[in-house]
Amino acid sequence: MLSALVQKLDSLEPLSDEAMSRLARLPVRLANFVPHEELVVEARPRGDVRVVVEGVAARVKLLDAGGRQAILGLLLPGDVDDSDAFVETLDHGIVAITACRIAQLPRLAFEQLLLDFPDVGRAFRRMARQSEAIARVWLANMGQRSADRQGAHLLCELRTRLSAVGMGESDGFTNPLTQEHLANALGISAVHMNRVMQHLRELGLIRVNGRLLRFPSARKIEEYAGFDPAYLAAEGRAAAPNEEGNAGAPRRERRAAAGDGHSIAVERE
Amino acid sequence: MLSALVQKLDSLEPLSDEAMSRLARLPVRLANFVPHEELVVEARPRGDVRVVVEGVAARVKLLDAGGRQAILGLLLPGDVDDSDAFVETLDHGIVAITACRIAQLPRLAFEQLLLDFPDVGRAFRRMARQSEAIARVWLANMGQRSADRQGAHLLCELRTRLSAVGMGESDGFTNPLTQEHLANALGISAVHMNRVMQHLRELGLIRVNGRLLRFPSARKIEEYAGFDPAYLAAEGRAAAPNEEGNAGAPRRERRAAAGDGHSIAVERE
DNA sequence: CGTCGATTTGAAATCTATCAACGATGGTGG
DNA sequence: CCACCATCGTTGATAGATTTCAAATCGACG
Repeated sequence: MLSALVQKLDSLEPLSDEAMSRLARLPVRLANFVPHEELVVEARPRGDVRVVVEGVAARVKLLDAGGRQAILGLLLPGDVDDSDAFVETLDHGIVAITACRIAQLPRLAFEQLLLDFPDVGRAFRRMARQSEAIARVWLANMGQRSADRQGAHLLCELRTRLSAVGMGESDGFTNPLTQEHLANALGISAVHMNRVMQHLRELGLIRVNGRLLRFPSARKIEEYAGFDPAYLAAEGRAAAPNEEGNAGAPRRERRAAAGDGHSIAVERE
Repeated sequence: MLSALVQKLDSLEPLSDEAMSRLARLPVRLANFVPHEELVVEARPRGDVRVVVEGVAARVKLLDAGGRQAILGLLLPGDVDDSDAFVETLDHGIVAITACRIAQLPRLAFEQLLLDFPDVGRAFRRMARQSEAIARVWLANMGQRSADRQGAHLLCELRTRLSAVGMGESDGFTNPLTQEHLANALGISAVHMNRVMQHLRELGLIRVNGRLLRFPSARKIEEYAGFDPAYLAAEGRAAAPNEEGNAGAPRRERRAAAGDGHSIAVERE
């Protein structure tokens, strides 16, 4: 039931067997939603904790007038609607993209779990951080890069996150989002999104067959998109304090020419 | 020293007098930074908690090639660099926009404080949420609206946040950001940002005099920008409007237009 | 077969970036 | 006091990216 969540938490912060089994045995209420249906309409100070079990949902914000809604983030299986923290502004909600199955955890049971298992609490905190990190990466990508690269980046993220929850084939995935969804996520028009996809196809970076999307070369499209999966990785300890004896850090770093640009006064005590 | 932080936390979650005095008496190390200087170069898993005491800083992400850097968020007095949560990707750091004074809290003392005063912990959690909410609002604004409205929105946010920490006059504020900073925050070019400002002036929505920026009608520009201050409000408590009555700091503006933002106004504890 | 949603296409209107200047201002050092 | 420099704001011209509108195509499905 919550296996995607358990798997994700465990990858962020290794959990004890007991914690995992307790998590798996939490009493949950299940609910199904159809595409377009709203999971969360408004701030709910003490609502249950909601976990996506199956399907894809999105955080959305209604735009000025008509029906258009900006997509601020994606919720895949195992993702949480931000547990204790959900304080959205009036027009920030969550809607189902595909058909979704949602588990609702009673808040009290959830908080008791956190008290009993500090490692679970840590794992949830890491997950929240990751969600914020994703938001900032979106922010960084949205304004500065060309629409083509933004699109490629979003597809890379989608592939990585989907395959992390077992929804990816070896070299591709079944794309749950329509071009209009993708456009709303990038803040461009659906027509232009279509042209972006065409361009990526022409470049040989993606191949589309119905809903199936394949990356002939993961390396190539990631390079084109400037995609660095680090922000999605479970890097609880990745950036160890200081790599003293850190033999063979598998960190792939590329900030070769960090040097020019703005000169910076260094030296801080 | 930490008065801006204390005031902000208290507005998010009312604190006991004891908690506040304990907070104010935390041992801190102070450090000064000049514009462009990096406050946080890279993730530091166990670094101190850093609080902006004075000045303005920004979360930035270096862009592909040259010196340009996208601004992902602003840190004003009272804001925290999100301490333990800082999991950024390689090129995400914090730099000083204006001259800054930063307080660094020893992590151990900080965590002990959280243990002793659960309400302080709640307040910090609310603050983190607010920071994430701001990031999502930026996300929503960046792609969908026209540059003019984005710009107006950013100015509205700036005014609201600055006046929340006592850095705003009644109908305006001293803008710490250059047009290039604003452009980097919105993801547009500096030249275009300049034209945005001109347009807003022509519309009568803002009036500029050196670094001083005034809103002839707060209502009008907020309507134009689609700005809803709810996401900045201290929504822990029931819509309690901002009580002024700042018995403390009498604020008088000196150095009329001299503000180049590069000199810090010191003293005044 | 007809419908609906999703994708695709074309053309014109807008917006935005880029390049290359110029002007204003304040600070610095002679 | 003045020449000089650096930063910031401003302007014009042009190329490029993106939106909008309108319509055609395609596939799944009752």
